[in-house]
Amino acid sequence: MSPAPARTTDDAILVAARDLLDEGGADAVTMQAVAARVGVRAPSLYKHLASRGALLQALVEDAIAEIGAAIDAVARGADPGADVRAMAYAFRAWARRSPNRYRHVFGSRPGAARPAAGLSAAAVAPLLGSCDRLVGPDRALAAARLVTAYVHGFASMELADGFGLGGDVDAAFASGVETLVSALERGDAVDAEEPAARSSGGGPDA
Amino acid sequence: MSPAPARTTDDAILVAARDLLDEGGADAVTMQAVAARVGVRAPSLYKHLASRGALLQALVEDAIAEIGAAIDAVARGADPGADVRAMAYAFRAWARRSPNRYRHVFGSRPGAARPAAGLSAAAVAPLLGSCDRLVGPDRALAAARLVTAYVHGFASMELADGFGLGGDVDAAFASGVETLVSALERGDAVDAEEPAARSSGGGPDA
DNA sequence: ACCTGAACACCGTTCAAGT
DNA sequence: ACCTGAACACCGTTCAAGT
Repeated sequence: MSPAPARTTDDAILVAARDLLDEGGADAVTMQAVAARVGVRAPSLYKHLASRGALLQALVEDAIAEIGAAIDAVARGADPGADVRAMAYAFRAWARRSPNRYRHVFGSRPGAARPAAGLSAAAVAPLLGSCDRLVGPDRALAAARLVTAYVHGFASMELADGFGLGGDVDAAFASGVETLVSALERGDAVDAEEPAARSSGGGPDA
Repeated sequence: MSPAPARTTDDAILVAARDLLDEGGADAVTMQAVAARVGVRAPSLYKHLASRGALLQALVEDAIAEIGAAIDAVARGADPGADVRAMAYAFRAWARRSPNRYRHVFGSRPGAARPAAGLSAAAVAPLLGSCDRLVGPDRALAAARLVTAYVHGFASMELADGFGLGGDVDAAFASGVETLVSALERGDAVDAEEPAARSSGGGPDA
């Protein structure tokens, strides 16, 4: 009845864009390539989305939700130290499985509107919970940031081929995770309220 | 005498490109923008460089060398723990000072030829030296990777605005650095030769 | 109501022609 | 020997015209 029924859907567009991202990185997600995948011409995409930037942002949010689910899936709730370890491994595994998606999440500049902030807060909630049980509520945030920074830093350098020094990369990751979990289990983290300067021996910008 | 003396130089091109990178990220480093800065038309740039990709790669190498120098400048050689701390702060400070340059270094895909590998090895050499004195030669590489991953991960998340949970970000960084340095000073790192699986409680992909 | 071709302003890159 | 305008194949995006 309607003069021209939709020949594609928002969802098909997102799936096509995600596939292109996985295959060739964000640069490969062109409007023409996406349009070709869903069987349409590039201008038609603008009936479904506002701009290429909005599409790329949607891919960020999609990936963040997926990472959060992957992390959440391995938390058992019994031993918080074991959970932190498992979440660390799950995070790195996701990065290795979807390197271009991973790079796109952490490589995009903060310019755009950021509902991603709320999304990423939800994504790290399980980790925050385990850290709470591990080091107490006062130090939970600092502990979660310590683990998050390490794991993301490791994954990021790994994907950037930044470990040019050779050696067993899997072992290095495991070693780092053990060091962190041990330190947290021992309650060794500096108090979140008074991390101070450690005045002796070369401070922040000395 | 010569029919047409050079109207720009390789160095002026690199400086213009670096300025554009700082101001607007890698996307802003267009051949036309660079050409305009050095007072020339875009096609003329190809007398000085092979492609835009080569220019972007040169910017990566330039930045890596600069990070290495910034790290090297704060190492004193007396107390290795203090040196590791100082280098961590210097690294984060550099990232905050040049966020777009930093993102460009760690965001670029490994595809291109990588003399950057040798360069980055040189850049972390002083950190490796301090770790050697701190935990011994067997564990030095693992320790350096632990510190590098944490510091890069923290800086990266900070620039990506990934710390949406509020709180004192400076304190969180200091807290993490203290935790790591304390763990290394105590010799708490798992042995690099036998980091094993810690079989109990949720291994790598459980 | 959705899709399309044509158009516009940009890209990176090549190349024959200028000096 | 270097620089240039014109050209080519691409971008993202807009819009009047089709159905």
